[in-house]
Amino acid sequence: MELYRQPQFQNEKFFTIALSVDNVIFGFENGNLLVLLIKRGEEPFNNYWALPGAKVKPDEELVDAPMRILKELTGLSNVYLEQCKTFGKVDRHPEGRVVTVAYFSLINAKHVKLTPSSFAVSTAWVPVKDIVDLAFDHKEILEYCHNSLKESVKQRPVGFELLPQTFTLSDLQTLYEAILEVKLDKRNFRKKMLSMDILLDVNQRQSGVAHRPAKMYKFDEYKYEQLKKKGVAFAI
Amino acid sequence: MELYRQPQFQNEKFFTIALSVDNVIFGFENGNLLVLLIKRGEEPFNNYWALPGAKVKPDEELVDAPMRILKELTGLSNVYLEQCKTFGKVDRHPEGRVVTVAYFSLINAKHVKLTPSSFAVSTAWVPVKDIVDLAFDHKEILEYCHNSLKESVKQRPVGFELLPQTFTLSDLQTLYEAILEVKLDKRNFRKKMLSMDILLDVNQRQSGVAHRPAKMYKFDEYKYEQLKKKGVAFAI
DNA sequence: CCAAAAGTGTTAGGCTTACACCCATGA
DNA sequence: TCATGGGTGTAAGCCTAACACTTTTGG
Repeated sequence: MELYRQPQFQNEKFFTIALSVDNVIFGFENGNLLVLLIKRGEEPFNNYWALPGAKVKPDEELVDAPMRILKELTGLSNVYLEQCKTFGKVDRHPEGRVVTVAYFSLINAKHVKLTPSSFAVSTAWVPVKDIVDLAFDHKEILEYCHNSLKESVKQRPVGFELLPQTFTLSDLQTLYEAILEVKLDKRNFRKKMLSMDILLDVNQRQSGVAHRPAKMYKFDEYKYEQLKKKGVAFAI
Repeated sequence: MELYRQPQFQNEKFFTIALSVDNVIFGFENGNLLVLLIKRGEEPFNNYWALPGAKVKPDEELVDAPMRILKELTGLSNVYLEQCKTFGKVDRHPEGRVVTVAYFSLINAKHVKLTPSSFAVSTAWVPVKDIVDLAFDHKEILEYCHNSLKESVKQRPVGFELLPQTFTLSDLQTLYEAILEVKLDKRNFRKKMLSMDILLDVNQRQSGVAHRPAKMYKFDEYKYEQLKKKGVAFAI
């Protein structure tokens, strides 16, 4: 590679690109797929909403950068994180060449305390379907990550990351409907989910609801791993 | 973002990462899925085979970098190119922090002239299944791209990019078997392919074969686009 | 007793899979 | 005439999709 042919040339010519990460942090509440946005307090894009992002430090593992953002904004670590795509248009950032690696995270939004951070003037959970404009090319990044989430959620049991430990089948269906932006048939959805044998009946029921209380389930990680070893796939 | 908070800090601290691309160039010949490798002539990894790669120039569109590699090695432009994943481990490159964006390309290897280039001491088409070791983390990158290709080829009609303009159904089946590393049933494969209505019978037959000559088809791009608009999916 | 959501089965049709023999050609 | 791969149809069963009413609870 050119690197080794012209070592004196390298730093001057090539080491002038900045690398950042943007993290699309998805949540779910009241039937809405949410994304965690920050409000910018400076130019460019002053007062615009944006995805939380950060520069990658020279000695920082790439994957640690989105985790750092997450930790700072929500206090959480150990969450589902997936690399999505790298966006590198020359003019995507008005102040220079900044290539950004987009990640998305899935967290249970309900009990997350948003902490003040160096990233943002303010932060908010916003329904994905209500977002019309964002700073930079962040709308494009969000849409790409949402599509990527749709694929993931159909092929791997990752949707559970957005729900509390225990949940009802209706919760799960509403989640899938919000992510996939389709209506699903209740009976068929339940049949399929239960037939995959990855839900554990925790012998509890909803309380405080003005209707027949639903059974609570949790995702059986262990069972899923066993099935995966046997080559049994998860699919919606 | 921090960028605008501490502008004097930026260049010193963050603009010290190099960005490269590596291009997994797939080809297909004699029933083998091939990848175009270059042989390194310098340390580190002297005499190792590696994926062709290059640094991204400061004013170069990210997607243009793998196209530049392709052009230089094969003379081709306008080929199928897909971004796969970004690899950014701190220690992945022995000479500093180099984050690399992996792409893969699909080309018809048969009639490509490999041209001498600044990238390589020598170049070769190597069957993917025979590759045991590569420079840097290129084996991991190759495997990731191969998996990504498997997904793509099952959901979009991109396999055709690896074949000549016209091909037989057996060519197509052998291609799918090589990529997916499975045996497929001849009758079922043909039924499915023909039923998708994206193959155009070009009214030719093979010649010079010591058996009943096969019909030649070509991929009907226009028909596929029409079907896609109607929401009809391609799937293997 | 009313409102609200939970929970439940069946059927038709489409798709997938498994499977074996004759055909056309060049040598 | 032989070797080689091309080309073809059917049946079983599995999966999907469509569809409506009863149950249980809180208010």
